[in-house]
Amino acid sequence: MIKREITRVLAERLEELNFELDRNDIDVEEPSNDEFGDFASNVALELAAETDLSARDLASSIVEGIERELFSSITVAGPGFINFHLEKDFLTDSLSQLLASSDPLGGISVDEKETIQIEFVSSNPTGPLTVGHCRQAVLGDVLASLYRALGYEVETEYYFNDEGRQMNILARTLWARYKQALGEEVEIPEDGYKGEYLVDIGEDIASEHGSEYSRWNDETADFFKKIGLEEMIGRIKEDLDLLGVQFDSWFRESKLHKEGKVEQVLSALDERDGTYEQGGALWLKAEEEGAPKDAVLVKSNGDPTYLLPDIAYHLDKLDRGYDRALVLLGADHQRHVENMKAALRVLGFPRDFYQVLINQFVSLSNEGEVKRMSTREGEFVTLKSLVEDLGKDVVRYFMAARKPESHLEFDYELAKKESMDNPVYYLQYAHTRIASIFEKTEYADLEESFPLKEVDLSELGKDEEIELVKKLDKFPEMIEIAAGDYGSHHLVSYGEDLASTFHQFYNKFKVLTEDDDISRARLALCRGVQLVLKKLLNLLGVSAPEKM
RNA sequence: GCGCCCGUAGCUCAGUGGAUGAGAGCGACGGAUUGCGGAUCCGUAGGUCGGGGGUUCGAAUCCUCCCGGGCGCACCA
Repeated sequence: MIKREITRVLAERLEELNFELDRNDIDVEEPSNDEFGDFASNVALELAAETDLSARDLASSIVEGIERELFSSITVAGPGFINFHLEKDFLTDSLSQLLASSDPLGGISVDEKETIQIEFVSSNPTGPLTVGHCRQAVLGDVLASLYRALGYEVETEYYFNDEGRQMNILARTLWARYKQALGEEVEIPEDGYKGEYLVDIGEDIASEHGSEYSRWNDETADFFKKIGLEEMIGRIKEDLDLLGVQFDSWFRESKLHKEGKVEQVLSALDERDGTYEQGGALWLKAEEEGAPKDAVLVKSNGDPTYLLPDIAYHLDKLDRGYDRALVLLGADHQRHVENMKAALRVLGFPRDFYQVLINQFVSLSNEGEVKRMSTREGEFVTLKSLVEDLGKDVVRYFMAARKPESHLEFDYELAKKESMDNPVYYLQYAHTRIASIFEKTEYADLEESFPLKEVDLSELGKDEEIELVKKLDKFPEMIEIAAGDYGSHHLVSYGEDLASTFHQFYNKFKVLTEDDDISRARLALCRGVQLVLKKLLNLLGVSAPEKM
């Protein structure tokens, strides 16, 4: 990472001048205008106020003491910017390192091996996953890959409620479908799940068990609850599988009750004076801890609300020893998050343990029409139909492409196009083109006689070539940024940018030329692009095809 | 009414806690191929960065007010 190296050089020089500052405070940027060098820094402008010098004079004195061997020139410009023009070798060295290690991440990793648990989707098993869950599934899955790539110990988990009111409603609804399958005129319960998805399960039960469960009693309820749960969870897993998302762990809420975790949390909150009783209900003093209002933990009928077991769940996460618990939630859970934070503060959780990534909703646009979704009313576009229609690669790419806090408008028409209009193929095509070149060169032979990692890269010097080298060098930094702000969209932006630069290069220059030295240098460059593109697509969970 | 998020080109969106011409893709218009895959490339048109104020040497970016949109403000999850 060249930027890191320049920052280091600058930091050393500033130390010589007796400035005290953190290396992270030193800002090294790539100027938008390349007249201003390959990299530039504004430190002099920032530090001038601490000195008697003008920013320009300070910049000059900083520049004077910097060793020149890496740079073709260092200049002071404008109000006091320091512009670095790099020796070409400095740039191509980063490519050499990439080829030598075959590691696009340049060996970056976290200092301490931190364990992070990522909980996402966690939709209750009362209906099929929809496009909204789809966004979260992709986001969570990409983040997990990202953190693994950075050396974290990562565990992904899906949390679901396997008993309680919703399960009862599911059982009642399923029973109604079963009765309908037996030819009886039965209405779906008022608050039941009206979608069609329970119909065939009801039919299956009817054909297997006949009229065995024609009466609603405890035994029937248990049976339909159990089978409904199994069926729905099974389908959810199948759907996620279609998307290429697998969870390390599935966590049932009932486990918390069985193990007394809920009780434990309740008494812990109580001990710390975090609760009170009012109107027959038990309240959390959330307002004292920064939430807008207090929240109910146990309803006056004795049932816990959603909040209480979730607190218990996070106590369980803490007990399991994770350093960090990241939870992905939809925008409608904002209030819940405030209550959770308040509760965990009462319980004295480590400050940064509970981390939440709120993602905004997805709307599906098709010829200008925007659809809303409701599981309860049975109106939705399912994850399954989306993936079956468009394929895993396209769906994942589109879902990962926007920053989580922005609404995602899923352009169905564009996603459907299997042509150059679709940005997924743009990236994949770049990868394919490179694969195709290597096929042509009978690469195996060439690699044997002239290992690419030993190729003389001084032949690289065209603007497009240098541009590519710089972009490859930037990959690890981009990954750190993406992990740092939980944003899969950085991968997409970077990928499109890299692919674009590659296509320009490819269009303008031939890789395989009469001149063997040039050919080898360009092949080495292509290998670098290939490594990075493959890694990138891999992190996104999108395939990197050799042929399309 | 209060809180969170969003508002950048006709459309969909990038722009890593400031600085040195405001970007990409799609759409529109016009071009490029007897040579490594044209699923590509090049060019043109298109923007008061929602609006006003403020901080600063400098603001799409920070502060504030206003406007518009999404979500939330349950003894639902």
